[in-house]
Amino acid sequence: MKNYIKELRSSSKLSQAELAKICKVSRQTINAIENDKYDPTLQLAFNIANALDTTVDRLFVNNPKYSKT
Amino acid sequence: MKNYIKELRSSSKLSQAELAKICKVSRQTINAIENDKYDPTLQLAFNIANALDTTVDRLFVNNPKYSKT
DNA sequence: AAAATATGTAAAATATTTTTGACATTTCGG
DNA sequence: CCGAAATGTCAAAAATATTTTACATATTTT
Repeated sequence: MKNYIKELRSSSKLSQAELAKICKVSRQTINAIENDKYDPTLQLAFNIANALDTTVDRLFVNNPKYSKT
Repeated sequence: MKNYIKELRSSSKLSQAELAKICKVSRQTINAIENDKYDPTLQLAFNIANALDTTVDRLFVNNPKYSKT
């Protein structure tokens, strides 16, 4: 699932490490999610959205076509 | 995390089994999520929201226990 | 150019979600 | 009331996500 974490994080002038700290996860978790290695848990998705002053629906773009099979 | 799946599902006149089928998960998964046994994956959250014609942010209410500064 | 900061990546261990199968209870229409 | 549909629950296993540790490259700052 595509997301705009990198873009919004850059706008907020936060490093991956800083965002990770706010969200209470490892820097590598933020990095992996930004690079679409896997999706975050729903809770973490909300935490990241809050940290970046946006919503889950704006931050993550789900293509319903590619729903889980 | 609290959610309004049960309420919206009832409004839509869908059974847990029907919603599960639309979302391509087991009936027990829908039941467990409705009863707050665990949170769904982000992808499933989007699928359920789509099926109930709403958004993830409206369907799930996050307690901003961990929020920005 | 060197130092400091930031980002990318990966494997193994850990944690969480989902499935499967089963059975009990509740709800609802006929 | 009876039977069917719907819901609740449980345990074990499978599937998926996160953390940790470690190191590499890249970018920025001085």
